[in-house]
Amino acid sequence: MSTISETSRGLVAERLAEDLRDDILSGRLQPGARLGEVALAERFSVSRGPVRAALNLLSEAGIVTIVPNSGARVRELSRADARALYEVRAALEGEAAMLAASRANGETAARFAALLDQHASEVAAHPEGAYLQGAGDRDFHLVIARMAENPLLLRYLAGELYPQLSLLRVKHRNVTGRGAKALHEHKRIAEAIADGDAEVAGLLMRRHIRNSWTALEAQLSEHVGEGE
Amino acid sequence: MSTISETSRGLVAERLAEDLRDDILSGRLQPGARLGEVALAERFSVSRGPVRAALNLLSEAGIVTIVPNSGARVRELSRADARALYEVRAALEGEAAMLAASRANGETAARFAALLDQHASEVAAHPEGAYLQGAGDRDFHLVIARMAENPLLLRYLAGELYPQLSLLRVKHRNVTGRGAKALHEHKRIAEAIADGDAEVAGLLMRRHIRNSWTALEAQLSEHVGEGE
DNA sequence: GAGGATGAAATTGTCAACAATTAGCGAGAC
DNA sequence: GTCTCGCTAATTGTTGACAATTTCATCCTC
Repeated sequence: MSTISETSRGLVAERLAEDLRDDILSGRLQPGARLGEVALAERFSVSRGPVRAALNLLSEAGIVTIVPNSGARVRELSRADARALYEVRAALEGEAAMLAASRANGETAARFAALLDQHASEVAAHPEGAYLQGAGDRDFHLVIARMAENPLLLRYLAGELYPQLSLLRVKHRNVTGRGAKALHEHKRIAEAIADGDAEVAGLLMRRHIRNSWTALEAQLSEHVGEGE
Repeated sequence: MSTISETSRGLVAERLAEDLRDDILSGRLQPGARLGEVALAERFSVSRGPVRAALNLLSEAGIVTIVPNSGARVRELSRADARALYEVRAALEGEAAMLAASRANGETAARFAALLDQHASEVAAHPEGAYLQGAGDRDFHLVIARMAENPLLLRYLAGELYPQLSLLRVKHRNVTGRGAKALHEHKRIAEAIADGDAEVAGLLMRRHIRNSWTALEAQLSEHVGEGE
């Protein structure tokens, strides 16, 4: 059962990290699962050196916790972790929206319109709210993060916060059906960005993230007691 | 010349990272300096394994750049990097100020008053503006970051952004004498936090960081052409 | 029977040697 | 004289073995 990628370019450690990330975010490796170095090493037919490097990479992304002299495990996010995540996300995505607005040009409005039209059809096809967890929502936020033209901001969002959000949804699958509402909020944010209105774009984005957190928190409260 | 710490607790890699961080942030190792693994290994009398781990740690903190198959160097921050840094910092510290305000209690005002009184005397002792680069400014922002009670936010600020800011000041020593003005802004921010006024605290903090960036950018423009 | 101390197995941390890639240098051809 | 090709030296990437720490099970004591 060799799950190793066929791509041979790049460092071995990076391929391992890629494969492990897929396993974790797809739910094959559940939160709390032990990631023994020797087990991973013989599974991928490499030495423990690259395995350690890969685990460090995933630890940076926040989806693996390493405790010294004890080992690595798939990270389990507590509710406090989730709250902290959404607080930081609100700040960073708000900034991204502001920067995107300041960098908007003539084509921005059309590009957002095309993206959101596609998302609208996805929401129509899955009215029960698949939008929020699917590629649609992530796409929208990623486009804005890239528009900000800030490498550090993009790394934090795409490289750390988004993987952790995906990890959250491994446990609590099918986030509540906020699809239609979220899409509406997306449209307003896109308008503000296309208008070059940084102030409003940032405000709406922060509020949008806060709404998303409120919905998630309500859902977390439903199965109370399960996993601190 | 063994610069290794006397503290024997903890992992070897973490001690190395600590010592190297000191060397970098104190200016003993200047930006762009090569960090060869064998050289570091024999300097600290350890193997290359912990050295690699330590370099990865410092790479996470953003003060070392690692290019595969080529090696590690002390990071050189371009002006674009500095801009990105301050944009992210404004967002995160603004959020920290808002959260701190929401967590303020009866003792908050007194604690800030004591802190800022001490800073005022430091500014008076060094009117040319040592405050901004000294422990004073960093203290103020650290206190707020801790008040936010958000581990992720604290890690980003204290663990990554602040070391990079220190690295910026290694090259361009003695940031402009904004000490008095910065102290005044700090007072207003502290007041808003003590009042529990999250909205104003966040606004003032974002503006404060933006002012700090404007001052730094002006100074960077003076010696133009030196170091892209 | 419950709690704590002891010991063995397993796992992580560290080390030194080997393999592969890269960068620099010099020789040769155009 | 300049450009290109190839070689050498140095450095990083990887490997497998050894050392130290932790954890779990077992046994003894109270």
